[in-house]
Amino acid sequence: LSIFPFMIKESNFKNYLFQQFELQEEHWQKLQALVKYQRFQKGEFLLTAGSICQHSFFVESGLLRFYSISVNGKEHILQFAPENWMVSDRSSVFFGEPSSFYIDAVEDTTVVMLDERFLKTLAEVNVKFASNNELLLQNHIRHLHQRLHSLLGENAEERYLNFLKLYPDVMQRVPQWMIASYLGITPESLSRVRKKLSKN
Amino acid sequence: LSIFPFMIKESNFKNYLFQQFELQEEHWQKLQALVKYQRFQKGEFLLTAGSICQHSFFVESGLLRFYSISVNGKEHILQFAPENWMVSDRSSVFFGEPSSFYIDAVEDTTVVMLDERFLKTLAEVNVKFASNNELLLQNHIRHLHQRLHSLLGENAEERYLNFLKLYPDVMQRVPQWMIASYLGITPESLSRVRKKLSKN
DNA sequence: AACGCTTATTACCATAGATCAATGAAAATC
DNA sequence: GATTTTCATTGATCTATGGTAATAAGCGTT
Repeated sequence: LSIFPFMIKESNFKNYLFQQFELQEEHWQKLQALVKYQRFQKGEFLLTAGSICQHSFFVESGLLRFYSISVNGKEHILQFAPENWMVSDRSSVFFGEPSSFYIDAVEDTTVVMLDERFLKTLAEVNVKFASNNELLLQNHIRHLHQRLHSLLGENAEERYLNFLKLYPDVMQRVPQWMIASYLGITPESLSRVRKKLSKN
Repeated sequence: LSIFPFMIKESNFKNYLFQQFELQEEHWQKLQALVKYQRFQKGEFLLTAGSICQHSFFVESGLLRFYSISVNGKEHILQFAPENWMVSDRSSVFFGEPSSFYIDAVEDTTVVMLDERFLKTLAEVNVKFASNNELLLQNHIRHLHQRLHSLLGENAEERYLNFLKLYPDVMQRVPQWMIASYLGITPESLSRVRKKLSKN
């Protein structure tokens, strides 16, 4: 047994770095000191509108949601982040501006808190990672484009089917009204969509 | 009169680089050789779905639109690009993947064609520009987030008013059905929204 | 000037999805 | 384990927006 019990468990984050960027064990040793794990209980906020976002969050276990609230008080979920997903208000981090979004925990969640210092060190240590940031941004944009296309061109049923493909297990893990909020419809409508689909 | 008549005109693009990144005249000389201007007639395509996007387009004059076409054949405009805007399918450029979008000229348009080589040189020549790419990406993401929020949380009228703020003069320059396509409604609905607004 | 083509408006009706309300089931809290 | 709260479903309407069609204006082409 290790004398550092917290090191025993292979983290999803470590696997992510090793697989995605062929990070070496020796470099991981260096980085580990900068990696801060944090636990959030269901319902806890990682970011609220008005505050400046300081981190990107890598989800080790659990599930986060990223959403905005419109003038009439309704929530609109822009993104879910289950295990191995990353979420953040990048603009707020990058421009140092107050965010207009919320991030909270849908389940008890453990995240890796990634700050500027960590990212910088990672870029120094690993060549492949230098361009990683751009890759993440590009991916994000692609994803947002798809979502826009979906919202502009598809009806509720089609969007729901898209959702199931993108987040295969989230349906089982969150209340239906959150999915409705993601799809831009009411919970009642989603219930009807599902009923109609179950008949076929 | 200069013996290089094409150099006389101050380009919007040059101004953009000078203002945004404090580019020096000497550096501009180097870069100019890599800057390719191209003219597109109204209706001409700069990008079609299925092809791989090679450039970012900086609009010198004129107006472009960036859109997708859904299965039922309807166009959905994700972005307009009037003078001094940039447009591209970044994902297609970055990942070398076939695009699923179209870009065409709404008016006769002159663009600056920016390819990898240009961007690389620009980054070498100018420190400020090294992080520019990220700035553009971050801005893009912020913009897309706002658009998502708008589509999820606002009705047609509110979205129309947002549009007017974002693109103050585009309303005057494009047929109304394109704006409807941007807003995710039919031209008839937009006509009704405008009628209602004009009463107040 | 005459022709066609695109665009905008308006009226009438259709429909997807919203809203309101009631019910029961499930989950959380005590 | 009883109570309270959250959640999903369903029915009955309501509303915003869509679809169709007719009309007229604008514009480009010859």
